[in-house]
Amino acid sequence: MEKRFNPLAADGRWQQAWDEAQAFRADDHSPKPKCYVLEMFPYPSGRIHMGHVRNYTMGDVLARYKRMTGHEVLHPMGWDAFGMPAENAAMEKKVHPGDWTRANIAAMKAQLKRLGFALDWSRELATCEPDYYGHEQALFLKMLEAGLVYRKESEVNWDPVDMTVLANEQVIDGRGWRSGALVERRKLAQWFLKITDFAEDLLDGLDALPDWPEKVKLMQANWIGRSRGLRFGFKLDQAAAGHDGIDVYSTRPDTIFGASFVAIAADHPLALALAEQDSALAAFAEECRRTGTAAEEIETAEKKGYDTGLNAVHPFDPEWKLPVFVANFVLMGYGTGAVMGVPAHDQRDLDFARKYMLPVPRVVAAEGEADKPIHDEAYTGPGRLVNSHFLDGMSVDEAKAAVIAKAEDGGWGQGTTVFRLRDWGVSRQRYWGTPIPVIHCADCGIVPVPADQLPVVLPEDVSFDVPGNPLDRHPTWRDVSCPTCGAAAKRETDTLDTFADSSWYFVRFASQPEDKPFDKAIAEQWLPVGQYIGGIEHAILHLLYARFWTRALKHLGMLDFAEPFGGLFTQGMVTHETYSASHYDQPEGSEPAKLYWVAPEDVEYIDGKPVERVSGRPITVGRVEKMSKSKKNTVDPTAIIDQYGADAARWFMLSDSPPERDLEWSEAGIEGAWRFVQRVWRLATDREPAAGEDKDLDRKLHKTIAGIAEDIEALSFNKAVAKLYELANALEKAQPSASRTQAIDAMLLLVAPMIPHLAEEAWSARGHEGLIALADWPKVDPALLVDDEVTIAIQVNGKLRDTLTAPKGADKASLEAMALESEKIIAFLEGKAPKKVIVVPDRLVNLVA
RNA sequence: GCGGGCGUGGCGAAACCGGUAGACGCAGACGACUUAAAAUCGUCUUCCCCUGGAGUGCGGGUUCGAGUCCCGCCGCCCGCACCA
Repeated sequence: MEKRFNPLAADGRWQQAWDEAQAFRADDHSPKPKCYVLEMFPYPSGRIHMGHVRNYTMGDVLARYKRMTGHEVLHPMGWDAFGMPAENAAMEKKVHPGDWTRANIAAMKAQLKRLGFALDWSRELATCEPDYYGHEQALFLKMLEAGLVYRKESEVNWDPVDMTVLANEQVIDGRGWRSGALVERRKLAQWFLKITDFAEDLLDGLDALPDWPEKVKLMQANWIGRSRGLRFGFKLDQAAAGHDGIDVYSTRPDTIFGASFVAIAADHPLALALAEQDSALAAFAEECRRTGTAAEEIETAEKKGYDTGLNAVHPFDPEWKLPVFVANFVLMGYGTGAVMGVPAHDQRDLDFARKYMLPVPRVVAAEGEADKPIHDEAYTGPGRLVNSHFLDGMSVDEAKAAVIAKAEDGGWGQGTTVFRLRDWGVSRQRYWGTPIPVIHCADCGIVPVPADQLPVVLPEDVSFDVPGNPLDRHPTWRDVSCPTCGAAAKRETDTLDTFADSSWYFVRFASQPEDKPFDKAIAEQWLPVGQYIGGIEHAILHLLYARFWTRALKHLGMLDFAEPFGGLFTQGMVTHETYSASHYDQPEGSEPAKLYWVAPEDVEYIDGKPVERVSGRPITVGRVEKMSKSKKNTVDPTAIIDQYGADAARWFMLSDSPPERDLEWSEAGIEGAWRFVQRVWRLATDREPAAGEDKDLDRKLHKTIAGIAEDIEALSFNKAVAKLYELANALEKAQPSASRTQAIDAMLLLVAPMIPHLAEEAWSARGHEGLIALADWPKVDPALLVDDEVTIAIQVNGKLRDTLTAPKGADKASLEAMALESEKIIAFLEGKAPKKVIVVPDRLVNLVA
């Protein structure tokens, strides 16, 4: 027998054995309980990175464990294969996006295979293939028919570098999420999905997701952003530019008697109308639009306004006139684009009022503070209404209800719920995406592509030598006849946002018939996904869209459930030290000039000091950061597998750091993992004459079995790893016995989900028949989970002074007696009797002196 | 600014309901085996003024007993951001 486990020989052999046995194929018709384990599918960028390895290893351990504990497991893999990078590659390297993407998929699939993941490759899918996106087009048309899709001329976020529209969710600090370019505003006819129809349900549904991280639920709740308030109309004392009133929305209708002005957004219809005759206003509005949306700009931007000269009439007092301003802090995109200004109780309104010398009447006050003037801080705390006529003396909540009731009775306002969430703009002016399956006819308008003409296949003969969408320049694809009237018509050349592709792929994994998107009955056998694992960066976009899409499918009667992912886990990043060197050789201690990043494999240590291998220049070791190409601190998983094998890489991904936290990759860490793999091999192959019982070892084993099961179910892989180290230590110390032989077999079963290749090799070397991947998880004997003896801590005044060994379950009196016999304790008590004795059975005795 | 999370040895971290803080790993020290090295094995490793004392970011509190609960600070990280 080999002295060492040789992964280079063994890994491939077992991967082939699993393939041949179809060990991980999910059976739709199995009578076993179903379990769907899913990791977020990758974008085929070309190579897998350590983040993928970590993500998929976690899912794999769970999937393998579930299989061993009697579940029929669905653990699929596919490719989120549409998107910008393929087009960028096409422009830079003159390759077709499809060729580039498919080559990347092949390369990454080969890499994933080498890690030995227990995946059902028979269900592999790529979103860029017509047999996937064709069904997506069918779903889009069903949503269109059901009124969940609409088209509207709208101002969009235009990314001038990527030459495409971005959803609000894809604009970060006023910049495109991918290109980083400053986003411009443009008017375009766009397709929208009515996610706002489900705003309330998407928010309330979060409460029914106990196995989601609170953090993610909170982020989604904030994003959906529900607020309750009053929408009401101010009349203008005289009509202007065709408007006789202004609708505003307020979450604080209780403060209505504290209003001192009305402010409207620069893009408000009234402001636009007025600006046509007022060049000064037009200039001010233009200035407002220019103000960036970046964080610092908003923070430092002064509240500015333009007095329109108009007056609004207070709804409770026809004599009370409020000046109407156009203000830079009012956003057209939220509420009605107009607000009532209550300076005493809103900080922005207060800043504005101070600048334009408007009154600041207090209408809410804490006990005894009714006369306390407002200075530069608005009062937003609780209290009772003052200076507010019929509201005086009410609490804030009572006053809100009273004002809403009056407004509704008087017919000038309505209590409403407003959401921050906007409809999902899905049109992209790109080639490499799912074609939107509609035809524009001059006579018939928008005509859906008939179902029997789906899929609308992307044409392959396109060129990328000009910026913009090549579909616009493709006459034979674009020009069609209208399916309704037969006249000349044009295809929609926009494609769907790639987030649409990832909004239902988990359903297609569960069921993939040729003639329809999925079979309801089969899909529902697997869904919802039991455990979904991926990065926190998808907390809002992907997860919200997928929740919406699932609700839309339910609305269409295609599914019976609303939440796609029962359990969600967001794993931490893989990080690495960063290394930099200077272009100029300088005396020590001087400022480093012109630094450049150095990759880990180009760093070597000479006399304990890091230097760049090629130049010998000294290296500065920088912060530990997420592995990224820009910082060059990446480690290629394939190189690691070549050197250490898949199991060591997998083991390292699971050790040390809790899975939700960042994991720092290090050479020492992977070396340690390698040593452990070899240790297990030595334990498993070191045959000994086996007889006799070892009760302590039996107990240790059964505690470990129970503990590991618990840890894997909770995804606490680092704790499971620690327990396995303890078991290995115990096995090495133990004398040969039948117990030990059994424990070694059991240990192989316990490590099989984590280091499956070694487990198979050792399992077979020890003469077992069949694949360990398909073996049963060892049974726990509950009798062996309890000890006969326990260690009792003896404290004096809460401080540990001694310990003693007592039989499990010893009564309080005998524990106390034993404690008082301890010589150390006698010394500490200096002969005095304790004032009080606290005994916690099987744990401790605390003597209070 | 708003919301959330986290602070434990040289490092990554354990510690279930308030009950022996530091399991387990990394790094390190010493030793064994070896012609030698690698590999492997063994012992030690929170700190200090070391028969004792201190110690889980800092300061208080509750309790027989606090890493864990409460109050007040400090620091770091993440998300959102003029949302009316």
